[in-house]
Amino acid sequence: MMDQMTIFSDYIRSKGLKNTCQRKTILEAFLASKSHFSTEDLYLKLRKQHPNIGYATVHRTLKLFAECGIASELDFGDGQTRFEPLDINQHHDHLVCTNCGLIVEFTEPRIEKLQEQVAARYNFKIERHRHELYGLCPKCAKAQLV
Amino acid sequence: MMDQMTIFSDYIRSKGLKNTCQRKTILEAFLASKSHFSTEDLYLKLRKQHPNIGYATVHRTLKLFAECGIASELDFGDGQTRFEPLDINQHHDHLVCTNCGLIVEFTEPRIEKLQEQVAARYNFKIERHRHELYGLCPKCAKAQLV
DNA sequence: GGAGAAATTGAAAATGACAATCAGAAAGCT
DNA sequence: AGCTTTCTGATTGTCATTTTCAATTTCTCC
Repeated sequence: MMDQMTIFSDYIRSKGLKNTCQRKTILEAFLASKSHFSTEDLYLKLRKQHPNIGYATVHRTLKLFAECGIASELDFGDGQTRFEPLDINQHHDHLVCTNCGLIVEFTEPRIEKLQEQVAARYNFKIERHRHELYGLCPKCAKAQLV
Repeated sequence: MMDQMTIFSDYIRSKGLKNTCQRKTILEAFLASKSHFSTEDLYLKLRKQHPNIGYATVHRTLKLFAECGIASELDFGDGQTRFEPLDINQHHDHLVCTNCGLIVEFTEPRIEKLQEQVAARYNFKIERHRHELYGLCPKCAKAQLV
Protein backbone atom coordinates (compact mmCIF):
# COMPACT_ATOMS: atom_id res chain seq x y z
CA MET A 1 0.00 0.00 0.00
CA MET A 2 1.42 3.38 -1.03
CA ASP A 3 1.57 5.97 1.65
CA GLN A 4 0.21 9.43 1.14
CA MET A 5 3.58 11.06 0.58
CA THR A 6 4.35 8.66 -2.24
CA ILE A 7 0.94 9.12 -3.81
CA PHE A 8 1.44 12.87 -3.79
CA SER A 9 4.97 12.87 -5.20
CA ASP A 10 3.94 10.41 -7.90
CA TYR A 11 1.05 12.67 -8.80
CA ILE A 12 3.32 15.69 -8.90
CA ARG A 13 5.72 13.92 -11.20
CA SER A 14 3.04 12.52 -13.50
CA LYS A 15 1.62 16.00 -14.04
CA GLY A 16 4.97 17.63 -14.61
CA LEU A 17 4.60 19.73 -11.48
CA LYS A 18 7.41 20.62 -9.15
CA ASN A 19 8.46 19.58 -5.69
CA THR A 20 8.73 22.72 -3.65
CA CYS A 21 9.58 23.09 -0.02
CA GLN A 22 6.24 24.79 0.62
CA ARG A 23 4.38 21.77 -0.67
CA LYS A 24 6.51 19.50 1.46
CA THR A 25 5.85 21.61 4.54
CA ILE A 26 2.12 21.77 3.87
CA LEU A 27 1.95 18.03 3.27
CA GLU A 28 3.63 17.33 6.58
CA ALA A 29 1.33 19.67 8.46
CA PHE A 30 -1.63 18.18 6.64
CA LEU A 31 -0.73 14.62 7.62
CA ALA A 32 -0.03 15.62 11.20
CA SER A 33 -3.27 17.55 11.46
CA LYS A 34 -6.43 16.35 13.00
CA SER A 35 -9.28 15.93 10.58
CA HIS A 36 -11.95 18.35 9.47
CA PHE A 37 -9.92 21.54 9.28
CA SER A 38 -10.49 24.48 6.97
CA THR A 39 -7.92 26.15 4.73
CA GLU A 40 -7.74 28.93 7.26
CA ASP A 41 -7.15 26.53 10.16
CA LEU A 42 -4.16 24.99 8.44
CA TYR A 43 -2.88 28.35 7.25
CA LEU A 44 -2.92 29.77 10.76
CA LYS A 45 -1.27 26.66 12.17
CA LEU A 46 1.48 26.79 9.55
CA ARG A 47 2.07 30.48 9.97
CA LYS A 48 3.54 30.02 13.42
CA GLN A 49 6.49 28.03 12.13
CA HIS A 50 6.47 29.19 8.52
CA PRO A 51 5.31 32.79 8.30
CA ASN A 52 6.42 32.94 4.68
CA ILE A 53 3.79 30.53 3.36
CA GLY A 54 0.81 32.38 1.94
CA TYR A 55 -2.85 31.61 2.20
CA ALA A 56 -3.18 31.08 -1.54
CA THR A 57 -0.46 28.46 -1.54
CA VAL A 58 -2.11 26.53 1.27
CA HIS A 59 -5.39 26.72 -0.60
CA ARG A 60 -3.90 25.53 -3.89
CA THR A 61 -1.97 22.75 -2.24
CA LEU A 62 -5.01 21.40 -0.43
CA LYS A 63 -6.79 21.35 -3.77
CA LEU A 64 -3.90 19.33 -5.14
CA PHE A 65 -4.24 16.87 -2.26
CA ALA A 66 -7.90 16.44 -3.09
CA GLU A 67 -7.09 15.99 -6.77
CA CYS A 68 -4.59 13.23 -6.19
CA GLY A 69 -6.84 11.48 -3.73
CA ILE A 70 -5.07 11.88 -0.40
CA ALA A 71 -7.59 14.39 0.92
CA SER A 72 -11.32 14.73 0.72
CA GLU A 73 -13.25 17.96 0.81
CA LEU A 74 -16.07 18.23 3.32
CA ASP A 75 -18.90 20.72 3.32
CA PHE A 76 -21.07 20.84 6.40
CA GLY A 77 -23.08 23.76 5.16
CA ASP A 78 -21.49 26.40 7.37
CA GLY A 79 -19.86 28.19 4.48
CA GLN A 80 -16.44 26.73 5.02
CA THR A 81 -14.88 23.88 3.10
CA ARG A 82 -13.05 21.46 5.34
CA PHE A 83 -10.47 18.86 4.47
CA GLU A 84 -9.49 15.54 5.93
CA PRO A 85 -6.66 13.17 5.14
CA LEU A 86 -8.20 10.34 3.18
CA ASP A 87 -7.43 6.77 3.99
CA ILE A 88 -8.40 4.82 0.93
CA ASN A 89 -9.17 1.65 2.85
CA GLN A 90 -11.64 3.21 5.14
CA HIS A 91 -14.53 5.24 3.85
CA HIS A 92 -16.63 6.95 6.49
CA ASP A 93 -19.41 9.50 6.88
CA HIS A 94 -20.07 12.06 9.58
CA LEU A 95 -22.23 12.96 12.53
CA VAL A 96 -22.15 16.71 13.17
CA CYS A 97 -23.28 18.38 16.40
CA THR A 98 -25.27 21.47 15.50
CA ASN A 99 -24.59 22.98 18.89
CA CYS A 100 -20.88 22.55 19.65
CA GLY A 101 -19.59 21.55 16.20
CA LEU A 102 -18.27 18.16 17.29
CA ILE A 103 -17.66 15.87 14.34
CA VAL A 104 -17.76 12.10 14.72
CA GLU A 105 -17.00 9.64 11.96
CA PHE A 106 -19.10 6.57 11.36
CA THR A 107 -19.15 3.64 8.98
CA GLU A 108 -22.17 1.56 8.11
CA PRO A 109 -21.59 -0.93 5.32
CA ARG A 110 -25.28 -1.76 5.12
CA ILE A 111 -26.05 1.85 4.19
CA GLU A 112 -23.37 1.72 1.52
CA LYS A 113 -24.95 -1.39 0.11
CA LEU A 114 -28.42 0.15 0.07
CA GLN A 115 -27.02 3.18 -1.72
CA GLU A 116 -25.83 0.93 -4.48
CA GLN A 117 -29.28 -0.55 -4.75
CA VAL A 118 -30.82 2.91 -4.99
CA ALA A 119 -28.36 3.87 -7.71
CA ALA A 120 -29.17 0.69 -9.61
CA ARG A 121 -32.89 1.40 -9.29
CA TYR A 122 -32.43 4.72 -11.12
CA ASN A 123 -29.63 3.55 -13.40
CA PHE A 124 -27.20 6.04 -11.97
CA LYS A 125 -23.47 5.44 -12.06
CA ILE A 126 -22.40 6.72 -8.63
CA GLU A 127 -19.04 8.49 -8.29
CA ARG A 128 -19.29 9.70 -4.73
CA HIS A 129 -21.79 10.54 -2.08
CA ARG A 130 -22.38 12.79 0.83
CA HIS A 131 -24.05 11.55 3.93
CA GLU A 132 -24.19 13.61 7.09
CA LEU A 133 -26.35 13.35 10.18
CA TYR A 134 -26.91 16.63 12.01
CA GLY A 135 -28.13 16.85 15.57
CA LEU A 136 -27.00 17.07 19.16
CA CYS A 137 -24.06 15.16 20.54
CA PRO A 138 -24.57 13.36 23.86
CA LYS A 139 -23.12 16.23 25.87
CA CYS A 140 -25.21 18.95 24.21
CA ALA A 141 -28.37 16.84 24.30
CA LYS A 142 -27.91 16.40 28.02
CA ALA A 143 -27.21 20.09 28.60
CA GLN A 144 -30.34 21.05 26.77
CA LEU A 145 -32.60 19.14 29.15
CA VAL A 146 -31.61 21.36 32.08
CA MET B 1 -53.05 18.24 8.41
CA MET B 2 -52.22 21.93 8.07
CA ASP B 3 -51.39 23.16 4.63
CA GLN B 4 -48.31 25.17 3.92
CA MET B 5 -50.13 28.49 3.70
CA THR B 6 -51.59 28.00 7.17
CA ILE B 7 -48.26 26.94 8.62
CA PHE B 8 -46.66 30.07 7.23
CA SER B 9 -49.32 32.53 8.37
CA ASP B 10 -49.34 30.94 11.82
CA TYR B 11 -45.59 31.33 11.98
CA ILE B 12 -45.81 34.95 10.86
CA ARG B 13 -48.36 35.69 13.55
CA SER B 14 -46.49 33.87 16.31
CA LYS B 15 -43.37 35.89 15.62
CA GLY B 16 -45.15 39.24 15.43
CA LEU B 17 -44.25 39.59 11.76
CA LYS B 18 -46.50 41.09 9.14
CA ASN B 19 -48.50 39.78 6.26
CA THR B 20 -47.38 41.64 3.18
CA CYS B 21 -48.50 41.22 -0.37
CA GLN B 22 -44.94 40.42 -1.43
CA ARG B 23 -44.82 37.50 0.96
CA LYS B 24 -48.16 36.30 -0.33
CA THR B 25 -46.98 36.53 -3.93
CA ILE B 26 -43.72 34.77 -3.18
CA LEU B 27 -45.48 32.02 -1.25
CA GLU B 28 -47.80 31.35 -4.18
CA ALA B 29 -44.96 31.23 -6.66
CA PHE B 30 -43.00 29.03 -4.27
CA LEU B 31 -45.81 26.50 -3.96
CA ALA B 32 -46.43 26.48 -7.69
CA SER B 33 -42.75 26.05 -8.45
CA LYS B 34 -41.01 22.86 -9.28
CA SER B 35 -38.45 21.73 -6.79
CA HIS B 36 -34.75 22.48 -6.51
CA PHE B 37 -34.74 26.10 -7.57
CA SER B 38 -32.31 28.77 -6.44
CA THR B 39 -33.20 32.21 -5.09
CA GLU B 40 -32.27 33.62 -8.46
CA ASP B 41 -34.52 31.16 -10.32
CA LEU B 42 -37.54 32.21 -8.29
CA TYR B 43 -36.61 35.88 -8.46
CA LEU B 44 -36.40 35.80 -12.26
CA LYS B 45 -39.65 33.89 -12.52
CA LEU B 46 -41.44 36.37 -10.25
CA ARG B 47 -40.02 39.39 -11.99
CA LYS B 48 -42.05 38.74 -15.11
CA GLN B 49 -45.35 39.29 -13.34
CA HIS B 50 -44.10 41.36 -10.39
CA PRO B 51 -41.18 43.52 -11.44
CA ASN B 52 -41.42 45.42 -8.19
CA ILE B 53 -40.32 42.52 -5.97
CA GLY B 54 -36.63 42.73 -5.14
CA TYR B 55 -34.03 40.01 -4.92
CA ALA B 56 -33.44 40.64 -1.23
CA THR B 57 -37.10 40.16 -0.44
CA VAL B 58 -37.24 36.86 -2.29
CA HIS B 59 -34.16 35.75 -0.43
CA ARG B 60 -35.46 36.80 2.97
CA THR B 61 -38.81 35.20 2.34
CA LEU B 62 -37.31 31.89 1.29
CA LYS B 63 -35.32 31.94 4.50
CA LEU B 64 -38.58 32.44 6.37
CA PHE B 65 -40.08 29.45 4.59
CA ALA B 66 -37.16 27.34 5.68
CA GLU B 67 -37.45 28.64 9.25
CA CYS B 68 -41.09 27.73 9.58
CA GLY B 69 -40.58 24.35 8.03
CA ILE B 70 -42.39 24.58 4.70
CA ALA B 71 -39.17 24.67 2.68
CA SER B 72 -35.88 22.90 2.93
CA GLU B 73 -32.56 24.28 1.81
CA LEU B 74 -30.47 22.11 -0.45
CA ASP B 75 -26.78 22.46 -1.13
CA PHE B 76 -25.36 20.32 -3.87
CA GLY B 77 -21.96 21.89 -3.61
CA ASP B 78 -22.18 24.00 -6.75
CA GLY B 79 -22.16 27.28 -4.86
CA GLN B 80 -25.89 27.87 -5.08
CA THR B 81 -28.40 27.18 -2.36
CA ARG B 82 -31.55 25.57 -3.70
CA PHE B 83 -34.97 25.31 -2.10
CA GLU B 84 -37.79 22.86 -2.33
CA PRO B 85 -41.30 22.88 -0.89
CA LEU B 86 -41.24 20.48 2.01
CA ASP B 87 -43.96 17.92 2.35
CA ILE B 88 -43.79 16.73 5.92
CA ASN B 89 -45.23 13.31 5.10
CA GLN B 90 -42.70 12.45 2.53
CA HIS B 91 -39.04 12.78 3.23
CA HIS B 92 -36.68 12.09 0.38
CA ASP B 93 -33.04 12.37 -0.60
CA HIS B 94 -31.37 13.14 -3.91
CA LEU B 95 -29.43 11.69 -6.79
CA VAL B 96 -27.50 14.39 -8.63
CA CYS B 97 -26.00 14.01 -12.09
CA THR B 98 -22.56 15.57 -12.08
CA ASN B 99 -22.66 16.03 -15.82
CA CYS B 100 -26.06 17.51 -16.73
CA GLY B 101 -27.30 18.56 -13.30
CA LEU B 102 -30.37 16.33 -13.33
CA ILE B 103 -31.81 15.87 -9.85
CA VAL B 104 -33.84 12.79 -8.97
CA GLU B 105 -35.52 12.20 -5.63
CA PHE B 106 -35.39 8.87 -3.89
CA THR B 107 -36.70 7.34 -0.71
CA GLU B 108 -35.25 4.34 1.06
CA PRO B 109 -36.80 3.61 4.44
CA ARG B 110 -34.17 1.02 5.22
CA ILE B 111 -31.47 3.68 5.02
CA GLU B 112 -33.50 5.91 7.30
CA LYS B 113 -33.75 3.09 9.79
CA LEU B 114 -30.02 2.40 9.69
CA GLN B 115 -29.35 6.08 10.25
CA GLU B 116 -31.32 5.89 13.45
CA GLN B 117 -29.24 2.95 14.52
CA VAL B 118 -26.03 4.86 13.81
CA ALA B 119 -27.29 7.82 15.80
CA ALA B 120 -28.19 5.56 18.70
CA ARG B 121 -24.76 3.97 18.56
CA TYR B 122 -23.15 7.35 19.18
CA ASN B 123 -25.91 8.75 21.40
CA PHE B 124 -26.66 11.55 18.98
CA LYS B 125 -30.09 13.15 18.86
CA ILE B 126 -30.58 13.62 15.11
CA GLU B 127 -32.42 16.68 13.88
CA ARG B 128 -31.90 16.34 10.16
CA HIS B 129 -29.60 14.75 7.67
CA ARG B 130 -28.17 15.22 4.26
CA HIS B 131 -27.76 12.34 1.91
CA GLU B 132 -26.85 12.84 -1.71
CA LEU B 133 -25.53 10.45 -4.32
CA TYR B 134 -23.45 12.07 -7.07
CA GLY B 135 -22.71 10.43 -10.37
CA LEU B 136 -23.91 10.06 -13.93
CA CYS B 137 -27.55 9.77 -14.86
CA PRO B 138 -28.46 7.02 -17.35
CA LYS B 139 -28.33 9.38 -20.31
CA CYS B 140 -24.91 10.87 -19.47
CA ALA B 141 -23.46 7.47 -18.55
CA LYS B 142 -24.48 6.19 -21.94
CA ALA B 143 -23.12 9.25 -23.76
CA GLN B 144 -19.77 8.84 -22.07
CA LEU B 145 -19.23 5.37 -23.48
CA VAL B 146 -19.19 6.69 -27.03
C1' DG C 1 -61.37 55.43 9.74
C1' DG C 2 -56.88 57.16 11.02
C1' DA C 3 -52.58 58.07 13.93
C1' DG C 4 -48.54 55.97 15.61
C1' DA C 5 -45.34 52.22 16.44
C1' DA C 6 -43.05 48.53 14.39
C1' DA C 7 -41.90 45.71 10.63
C1' DT C 8 -40.89 45.53 5.62
C1' DT C 9 -39.18 46.72 1.30
C1' DG C 10 -35.74 47.29 -2.44
C1' DA C 11 -31.66 49.45 -4.22
C1' DA C 12 -27.26 49.60 -3.19
C1' DA C 13 -23.26 48.47 -0.69
C1' DA C 14 -20.85 45.18 2.33
C1' DT C 15 -19.33 40.70 3.38
C1' DG C 16 -16.69 36.60 3.02
C1' DA C 17 -14.95 32.46 0.98
C1' DC C 18 -12.80 31.18 -2.87
C1' DA C 19 -10.35 31.78 -7.29
C1' DA C 20 -7.49 34.26 -10.53
C1' DT C 21 -3.61 37.42 -11.64
C1' DC C 22 1.05 38.60 -12.23
C1' DA C 23 5.81 39.76 -11.51
C1' DG C 24 9.55 37.92 -9.17
C1' DA C 25 11.55 33.48 -7.35
C1' DA C 26 12.54 28.68 -7.46
C1' DA C 27 12.87 24.08 -9.58
C1' DG C 28 14.55 20.88 -12.76
C1' DC C 29 16.24 19.53 -17.28
C1' DT C 30 20.34 19.52 -20.33
C1' DA D 1 25.30 27.25 -15.21
C1' DG D 2 21.64 28.49 -18.47
C1' DC D 3 17.09 28.14 -19.82
C1' DT D 4 12.37 26.97 -19.62
C1' DT D 5 8.55 26.04 -16.94
C1' DT D 6 6.19 26.11 -12.80
C1' DC D 7 5.42 28.22 -8.23
C1' DT D 8 4.74 31.67 -4.88
C1' DG D 9 2.32 35.19 -2.34
C1' DA D 10 0.33 39.71 -2.20
C1' DT D 11 -3.22 41.58 -4.26
C1' DT D 12 -7.31 41.84 -6.75
C1' DG D 13 -11.52 39.85 -8.73
C1' DT D 14 -15.70 37.10 -8.42
C1' DC D 15 -20.04 35.76 -6.97
C1' DA D 16 -23.68 34.35 -3.89
C1' DT D 17 -25.38 35.99 0.06
C1' DT D 18 -26.30 39.32 3.69
C1' DT D 19 -26.75 43.85 5.57
C1' DT D 20 -27.91 48.73 5.45
C1' DC D 21 -31.04 52.46 5.46
C1' DA D 22 -34.49 55.63 4.10
C1' DA D 23 -39.03 55.31 2.44
C1' DT D 24 -43.14 52.58 2.62
C1' DT D 25 -46.51 49.41 4.38
C1' DT D 26 -48.87 46.89 7.97
C1' DC D 27 -51.22 46.38 12.21
C1' DT D 28 -52.96 47.88 16.60
C1' DC D 29 -55.47 50.82 19.25
C1' DC D 30 -58.09 54.55 19.74
